Amino acid sequence: MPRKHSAADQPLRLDNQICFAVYSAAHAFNRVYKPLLDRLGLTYPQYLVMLVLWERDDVPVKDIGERLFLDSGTLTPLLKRLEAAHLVKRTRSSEDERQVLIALTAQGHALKEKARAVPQSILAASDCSVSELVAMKDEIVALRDRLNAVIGE
Amino acid sequence: MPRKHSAADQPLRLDNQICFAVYSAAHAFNRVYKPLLDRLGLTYPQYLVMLVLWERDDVPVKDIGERLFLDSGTLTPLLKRLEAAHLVKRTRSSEDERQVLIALTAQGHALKEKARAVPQSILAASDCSVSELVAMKDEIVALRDRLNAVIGE
DNA sequence: TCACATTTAATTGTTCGCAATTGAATATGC
DNA sequence: GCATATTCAATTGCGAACAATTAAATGTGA
Repeated sequence: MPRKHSAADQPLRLDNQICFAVYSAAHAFNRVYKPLLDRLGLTYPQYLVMLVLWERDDVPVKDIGERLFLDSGTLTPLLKRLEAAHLVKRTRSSEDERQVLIALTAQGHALKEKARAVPQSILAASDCSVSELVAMKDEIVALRDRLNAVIGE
Repeated sequence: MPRKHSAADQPLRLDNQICFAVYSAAHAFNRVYKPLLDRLGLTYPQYLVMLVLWERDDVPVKDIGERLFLDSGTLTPLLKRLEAAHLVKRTRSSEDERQVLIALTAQGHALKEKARAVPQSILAASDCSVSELVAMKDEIVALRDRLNAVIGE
């Protein structure tokens, strides 16, 4: 009996890889964000760091890393660039000298207002309802968390 | 009347960003793939290139780029590393001297057999049924394609 | 107290990812 | 045929991303 082609039949085909779907979607997001973030003078990872800090600043590098799943090898130079752009200040904690606390400058706080235009542009570009996007986001986050759970083992 | 918090209420919250869900899921995949691909001597982007070539080789760099949404600035050095690893051969086309054709070596072809173990490990790590993953993949690809459509405008 | 482990950032080296430019080959219009 | 435009890969420069190591500060146990 002839069988239809399915993902399970051809596990090495590029178009059957969910990882590639995610990988290429991440790049697509990056390209959509680029012109929007250029106006703010931010790269996409820098924007993520700013999102974290706009929720709460004066936090150690480690906290930002846990939130974004990034380590100091990525964050240290990135934060130095944000400091060079006068958006954050890096100060070593007096309670625990190992920690470097990241605080927003006035400019860093102010940039939040300019950033408010970004999410609506992305929503428009995704050409999708908010509820659909929320549902997808929740599914993807659940998958990510299952993958991250495996890594710790 | 008090309202519930929703994504629409707080468009700049990190946890409301679908882009971050995708971005962090891509990194999670990368980390799960790492130990599997180390055994093949490949990085994740190199693995994607090999997936393309295992479907059809002797193709110009441009074709690989269109398939993976990558440009020559990324692919040229990556392909040189694959060549240094004796997995591909790079030869300038005789019909069109501008093109560089990428062909698999015997080793490159042979590696496909070792790679067959990879997808099943990923499936296990994702802790999810094939049909669920296929449905998610299709949704993410559709979103990616809508985003990519906006970029061309 | 003192040796030892742990925590935290920073550093180094390798690999992506992309914008911008270059240079060669090919296609097009007149 | 010839000037011009387009295509394609390569290059350069910058910003991530991460593994591995280093160094300093802190915590822990004998």
